[in-house]
Amino acid sequence: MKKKFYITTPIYYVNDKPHIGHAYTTIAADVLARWHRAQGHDVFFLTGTDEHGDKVAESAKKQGMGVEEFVEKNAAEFEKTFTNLNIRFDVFMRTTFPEHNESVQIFMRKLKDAGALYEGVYQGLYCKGCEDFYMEKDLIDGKCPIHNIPPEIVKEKNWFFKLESYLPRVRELIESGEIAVEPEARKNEVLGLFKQELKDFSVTRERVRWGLDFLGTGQKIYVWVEALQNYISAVGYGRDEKQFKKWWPADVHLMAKDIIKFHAIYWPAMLIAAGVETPKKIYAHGFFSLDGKKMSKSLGNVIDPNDLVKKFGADATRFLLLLQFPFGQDGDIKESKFVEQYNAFLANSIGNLVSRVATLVEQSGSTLPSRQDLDEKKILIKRFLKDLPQEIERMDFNAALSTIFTALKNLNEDIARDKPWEMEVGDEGRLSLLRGYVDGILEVARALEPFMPETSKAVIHQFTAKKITKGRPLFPRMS
RNA sequence: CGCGGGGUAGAGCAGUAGCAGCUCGCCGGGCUCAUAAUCCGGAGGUCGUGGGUGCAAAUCCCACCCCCGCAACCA
Repeated sequence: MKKKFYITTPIYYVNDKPHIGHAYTTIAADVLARWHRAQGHDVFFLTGTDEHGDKVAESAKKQGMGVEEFVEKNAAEFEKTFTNLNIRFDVFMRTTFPEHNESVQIFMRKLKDAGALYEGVYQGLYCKGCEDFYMEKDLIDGKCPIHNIPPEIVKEKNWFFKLESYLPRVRELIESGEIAVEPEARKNEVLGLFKQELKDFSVTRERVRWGLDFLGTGQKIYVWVEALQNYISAVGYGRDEKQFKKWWPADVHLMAKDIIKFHAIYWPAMLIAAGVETPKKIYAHGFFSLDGKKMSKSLGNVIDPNDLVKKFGADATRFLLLLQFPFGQDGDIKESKFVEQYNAFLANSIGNLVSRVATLVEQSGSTLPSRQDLDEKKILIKRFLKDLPQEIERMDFNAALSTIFTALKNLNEDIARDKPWEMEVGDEGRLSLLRGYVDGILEVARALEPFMPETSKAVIHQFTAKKITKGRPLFPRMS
């Protein structure tokens, strides 16, 4: 049987437009998904949108739109952005899909029947104007920062999840690595959380309107609790046991570091309570700053990935984002360097190499001997690329890209040493050298597929054609 | 006493004990098949500071300094 690989991104909150951070996580997931497909694995790549909760309802109101209309529009925006980036997801999950609700109801029922839920009273500071609860620390002079009125103490009857009962087991699973939390630093961080206060939390809301019903109680399910369940609802939990059995547990939940607590602690605890297997790996990558500043709407330095695609194309955008710093760490992105890096890596390296080899081949009549006889260069390139699988599997995309570009550099050096242009165009030695270069380029193109699918396809097409011709530059130099 | 990450060439990073490396940029030279691309060579670092252990420390230990996240929108 084929090995299966189930990878997820978080489902993104449709409160706002997609930005470069959403793109980053999703591109990384796509690289892994494409890699596993190329290995012949049966891959399920899930992404989507989280559409419930008061914040969404408020935003809709602010824009004078109905909630349904609003989420429809924003979800479409996310899907379109990912399509523009050439993300090949298998399902774009939306928490407003009826199937999601169906699975969620079954899961919540399971939790309740297992005795993992109990009724309790939530007491909080409630602002009538905002129709929302505040924490003490968020108040200004004891007043709501927006309406400038003191909030009332309001008690709400909620259902709570017995998180504390499941913590020891979750901790065990993380410590033993049965739930791998990566990178290592994140694992330490999560284990550190167990020393702090982790309390039972309420899984329902009485006052929220825009959300999923909690088992016909008139309460709504807390949006996080329900959103996490997209990972199982998308593969048919409670609805399609065959499908569910095939894909679950997830091989990787990929996300940024801000939501690791929900994924590494709350989510496994809920799964354990409901008698469902826990995910195999939780990987949280870092945040980036833009030109040394934190990315934020208030600073107005948020980058729209669609703008990058317009300027550089999908492949180059994917490449440039992953190139910036080692995956998993925090790092800084300087947009001003994008052009320089585009030229250095894409125009000068692979783009130029393709041109020069294509021209040489064209001069020799556009056809080459078949590859059986003479293949040293290909083998050489393979040696340069030998670490690539491990690098991608441990999500060191940065290292993987540098491996690929080292191989390209090597090819350029070979060509300079061989000087094929000094030989007669029909010379057998020349043809055999060119055959080697072409094989090398093809090898690199295949390695590049997860990162730059269009480029990979174009190059393979160009060099496996009957007549190899120069064609247009892959990455025209930019100034 | 908060938690965590980090301080190595102009920039971005690798390097957990054995002559300090990579990529980009910069400078000089070569080449002309190629997108002023490519190839060869070069300059540039007292590895945050001060102590300690070792034959040997960027790497281990101690102290200190500095930067960035951990409040909101938010990957």
